[in-house]
Amino acid sequence: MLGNNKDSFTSKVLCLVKTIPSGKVTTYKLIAERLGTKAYRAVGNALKNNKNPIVIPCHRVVKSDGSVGGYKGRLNNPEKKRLLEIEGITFNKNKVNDLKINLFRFYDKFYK
DNA sequence: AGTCGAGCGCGCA
DNA sequence: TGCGCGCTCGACT
Repeated sequence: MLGNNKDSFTSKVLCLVKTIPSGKVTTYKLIAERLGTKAYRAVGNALKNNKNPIVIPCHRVVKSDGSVGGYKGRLNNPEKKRLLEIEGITFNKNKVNDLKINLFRFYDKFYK
Protein backbone atom coordinates (compact mmCIF):
# COMPACT_ATOMS: atom_id res chain seq x y z
CA MET A 1 0.00 0.00 0.00
CA LEU A 2 1.24 3.46 -0.85
CA GLY A 3 4.05 1.72 -2.68
CA ASN A 4 6.42 1.71 0.26
CA ASN A 5 7.72 -1.57 1.56
CA LYS A 6 7.07 -0.47 5.13
CA ASP A 7 3.33 -1.05 4.80
CA SER A 8 3.15 -0.05 8.43
CA PHE A 9 0.15 0.36 10.63
CA THR A 10 0.69 4.09 10.45
CA SER A 11 0.66 4.06 6.65
CA LYS A 12 -2.63 2.23 6.63
CA VAL A 13 -4.18 4.63 9.09
CA LEU A 14 -3.10 7.64 7.07
CA CYS A 15 -4.34 6.04 3.89
CA LEU A 16 -7.80 5.58 5.36
CA VAL A 17 -7.98 9.04 6.85
CA LYS A 18 -7.11 10.51 3.47
CA THR A 19 -10.35 9.11 2.05
CA ILE A 20 -12.65 10.90 4.50
CA PRO A 21 -14.65 13.46 2.51
CA SER A 22 -15.13 17.02 3.68
CA GLY A 23 -18.14 17.40 5.91
CA LYS A 24 -17.78 13.91 7.30
CA VAL A 25 -15.99 12.58 10.36
CA THR A 26 -14.91 9.20 11.62
CA THR A 27 -13.62 7.83 14.90
CA TYR A 28 -10.39 6.32 16.12
CA LYS A 29 -12.30 3.19 16.95
CA LEU A 30 -13.68 2.71 13.45
CA ILE A 31 -10.24 3.08 11.95
CA ALA A 32 -8.76 0.55 14.33
CA GLU A 33 -11.53 -1.92 13.67
CA ARG A 34 -11.26 -1.39 9.94
CA LEU A 35 -7.63 -2.48 10.31
CA GLY A 36 -8.67 -5.50 12.33
CA THR A 37 -7.22 -4.36 15.65
CA LYS A 38 -8.27 -2.88 18.96
CA ALA A 39 -5.34 -0.51 19.04
CA TYR A 40 -7.43 2.63 19.36
CA ARG A 41 -4.61 4.51 20.98
CA ALA A 42 -2.16 3.45 18.35
CA VAL A 43 -4.43 5.13 15.80
CA GLY A 44 -4.12 8.36 17.71
CA ASN A 45 -0.43 7.78 17.86
CA ALA A 46 -0.24 7.37 14.11
CA LEU A 47 -2.03 10.64 13.51
CA LYS A 48 0.13 12.46 15.99
CA ASN A 49 3.09 11.06 14.16
CA ASN A 50 1.52 12.33 10.95
CA LYS A 51 4.08 14.05 8.80
CA ASN A 52 1.67 15.32 6.16
CA PRO A 53 -1.01 17.33 7.95
CA ILE A 54 -1.71 18.95 4.60
CA VAL A 55 -2.86 15.84 2.75
CA ILE A 56 -4.08 13.98 5.82
CA PRO A 57 -7.27 15.55 7.22
CA CYS A 58 -6.66 14.34 10.74
CA HIS A 59 -9.13 16.90 12.07
CA ARG A 60 -11.90 14.68 10.71
CA VAL A 61 -11.10 11.97 13.23
CA VAL A 62 -12.90 12.34 16.55
CA LYS A 63 -13.61 10.24 19.60
CA SER A 64 -16.44 7.75 19.75
CA ASP A 65 -18.42 9.86 22.21
CA GLY A 66 -18.33 12.80 19.83
CA SER A 67 -15.75 14.91 21.62
CA VAL A 68 -13.07 16.22 19.33
CA GLY A 69 -9.99 14.58 20.77
CA GLY A 70 -6.64 16.08 19.97
CA TYR A 71 -5.06 17.88 17.06
CA LYS A 72 -1.51 18.77 16.11
CA GLY A 73 -0.13 17.13 19.21
CA ARG A 74 -2.42 19.04 21.56
CA LEU A 75 -5.46 17.77 23.41
CA ASN A 76 -8.66 19.79 23.07
CA ASN A 77 -7.13 21.93 20.38
CA PRO A 78 -9.86 24.45 19.44
CA GLU A 79 -8.44 24.71 15.95
CA LYS A 80 -9.72 21.24 15.17
CA LYS A 81 -13.27 22.12 16.17
CA ARG A 82 -13.13 25.29 14.12
CA LEU A 83 -11.99 23.42 11.01
CA LEU A 84 -14.86 20.98 11.36
CA GLU A 85 -17.37 23.77 11.80
CA ILE A 86 -16.13 25.31 8.58
CA GLU A 87 -16.81 22.00 6.88
CA GLY A 88 -20.37 21.97 8.15
CA ILE A 89 -20.12 19.92 11.33
CA THR A 90 -22.14 21.39 14.18
CA PHE A 91 -21.26 21.11 17.85
CA ASN A 92 -23.02 21.02 21.16
CA LYS A 93 -20.44 22.32 23.58
CA ASN A 94 -17.33 20.31 22.77
CA LYS A 95 -19.17 17.39 21.23
CA VAL A 96 -20.27 16.71 17.66
CA ASN A 97 -24.02 16.93 17.04
CA ASP A 98 -25.52 13.98 15.20
CA LEU A 99 -22.29 12.07 15.07
CA LYS A 100 -24.08 9.14 13.48
CA ILE A 101 -25.37 11.23 10.63
CA ASN A 102 -22.04 12.84 9.86
CA LEU A 103 -20.11 9.64 10.36
CA PHE A 104 -18.08 8.39 7.42
CA ARG A 105 -18.20 4.60 7.32
CA PHE A 106 -15.46 2.70 5.55
CA TYR A 107 -17.76 -0.16 4.73
CA ASP A 108 -20.55 1.02 2.44
CA LYS A 109 -21.93 -2.46 2.08
CA PHE A 110 -23.27 -2.34 5.63
CA TYR A 111 -26.00 0.09 4.72
CA LYS A 112 -26.52 -0.61 1.06
C1' DA B 1 -24.73 13.66 33.88
C1' DG B 2 -19.42 13.39 35.05
C1' DT B 3 -15.21 11.00 36.61
C1' DC B 4 -11.95 7.02 37.19
C1' DG B 5 -9.11 3.05 36.26
C1' DA B 6 -7.72 -0.75 33.66
C1' DG B 7 -6.88 -2.55 29.16
C1' DC B 8 -5.30 -2.26 24.66
C1' DG B 9 -1.61 -2.52 20.35
C1' DC B 10 1.89 -0.03 18.21
C1' DG B 11 5.88 3.47 17.77
C1' DC B 12 9.73 5.19 19.37
C1' DA B 13 13.61 5.85 22.69
C1' DT C 1 13.01 -4.14 26.08
C1' DG C 2 10.25 -0.90 28.18
C1' DC C 3 7.05 3.21 28.34
C1' DG C 4 3.59 6.28 26.83
C1' DC C 5 -0.18 7.65 23.77
C1' DG C 6 -4.73 12.82 19.66
C1' DC C 7 -8.60 6.10 22.94
C1' DT C 8 -12.43 3.05 24.76
C1' DC C 9 -15.37 0.78 27.88
C1' DG C 10 -17.46 -0.45 32.04
C1' DA C 11 -18.03 0.75 36.89
C1' DC C 12 -18.89 3.97 40.15
C1' DT C 13 -20.28 8.92 41.84
